[in-house]
Amino acid sequence: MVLKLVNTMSGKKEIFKPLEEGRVKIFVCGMTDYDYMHLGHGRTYAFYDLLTRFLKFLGYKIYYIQNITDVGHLREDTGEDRVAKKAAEEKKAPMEVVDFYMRKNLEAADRLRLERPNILARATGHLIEIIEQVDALLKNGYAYEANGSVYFDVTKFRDYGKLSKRALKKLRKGARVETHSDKKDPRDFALWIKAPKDHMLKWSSPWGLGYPGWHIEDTAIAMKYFGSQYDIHGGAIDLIFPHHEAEIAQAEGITGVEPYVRYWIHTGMLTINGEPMSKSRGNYIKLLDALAEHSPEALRLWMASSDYRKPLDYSRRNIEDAEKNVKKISNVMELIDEKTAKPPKKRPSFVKDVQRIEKQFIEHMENDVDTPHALATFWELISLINKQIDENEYSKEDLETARETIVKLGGFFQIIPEKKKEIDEKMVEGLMDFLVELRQKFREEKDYETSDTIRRKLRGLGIAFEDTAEGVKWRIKARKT
RNA sequence: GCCGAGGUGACAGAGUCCGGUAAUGUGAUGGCCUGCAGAGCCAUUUAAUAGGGGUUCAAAUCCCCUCCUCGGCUCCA
Repeated sequence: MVLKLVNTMSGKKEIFKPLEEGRVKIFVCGMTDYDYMHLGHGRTYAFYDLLTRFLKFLGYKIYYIQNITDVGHLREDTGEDRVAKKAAEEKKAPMEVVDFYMRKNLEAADRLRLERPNILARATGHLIEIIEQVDALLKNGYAYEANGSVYFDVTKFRDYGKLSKRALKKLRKGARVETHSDKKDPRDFALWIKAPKDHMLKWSSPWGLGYPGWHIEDTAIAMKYFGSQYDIHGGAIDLIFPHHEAEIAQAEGITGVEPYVRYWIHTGMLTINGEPMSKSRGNYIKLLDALAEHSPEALRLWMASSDYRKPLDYSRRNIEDAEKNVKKISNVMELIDEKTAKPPKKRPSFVKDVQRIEKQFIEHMENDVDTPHALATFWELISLINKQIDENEYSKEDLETARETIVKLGGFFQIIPEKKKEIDEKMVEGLMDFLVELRQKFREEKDYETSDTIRRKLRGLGIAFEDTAEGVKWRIKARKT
């Protein structure tokens, strides 16, 4: 079994082989927790969840890190730190803002059935490592200090642009507002930023009080835990430039080890009804809101239904389709359970077909995580099971294998609905009202045999009827344990 | 302007690298099963490859041109 992945660096499908036999080090750009996680984030993280689950299936031990940006992510329009700005708006301490959104976003991620990374590393917990890296870049001649800030000099790093396939001279200069005019060249990026006087997010450094730039935290965190090289770095396609380009410049500028990352993987963007998602268009969908409306299984199925590198379009109808398909899975699972309880005495007849489908599924997954084709074979499996049961051609062993396979394959996408107790108090009330009504009907018709059977059966279940002057009452008797 | 990804049935979405019968799901129609319903099974969905030109026995696929959409070009997952 060989996994192939499209590496953004080469633009080609490459055979995946980790540095260390049997172990995969993967880093995925995490959230800047100054606002709610949205569906686009969900799409990206759902893909890496799928990838890590599949790598585990292939026998690898996974070392998965995500960073949490809690400082240094600047707004392009004003040059303000996002966290600091939000804190000022909400009249809260910056860390209070980060903690609030971090918890909300973890809740959303958990509900989308995303496995948590091995480490969720906050930038502010790695200031020492960040300062060390900035220092190393200064010593190696890739950076310069200007007025209390430190910038990376992109002209010094020969390979700058190798990931995004961008020749340095073609980069457009100074098109945006330049808030940090200390830069030698507008294309240089900040490693360390001098803090304004009343800024709360600041730390002392060899260059005075300041805070780290956005790109440096990823290399500081990744290299602390992974060393100078690791296997996979993931994120969405919009991070290729400048974020990931900057990371390469920093890491390779510090260690000289190439390549810093062996496989760069990027997921496509999310659109809403064909339009890009943005706050200004008012089509910004929070993940928690989407989860309130759709089941996590349907969202995960919808996300897996198209190629991970292509744009994915949200529309209610697409997710409703997914919802129907999730229902289809639970239907067949119920059918299997029902038939397994009283199986016919037959020899196994379709275990081999199930195994063949599983093999095809895995082959599709190994081909750059081809989820659309993997899903197509998954539906073939569901169809096969239904057909075999329909034709009464199955054994207990067939059903058991079928069930295991559904759970295993569906587990990659997390699309198997949990068998939840859907019975709530309201439903019980409704059922009891209905039974009372039914029993009254039999009594009115003087069919006391049937009405008494109802009462007797319910008493056996621990529910007592009382015929009172005000009508029929029911209550639950003390349970015998 | 520069760099990149795309345009496939009623809808979503594969196939394009490596040319030869256009996956899969939803929807629709008919049938089977059935007291009714649900679930499922079978069949059909007839001219679906943005447009034009070229190469070829053969093009969604390769080449050229045009149109359109989306992303990036120091905010982004």
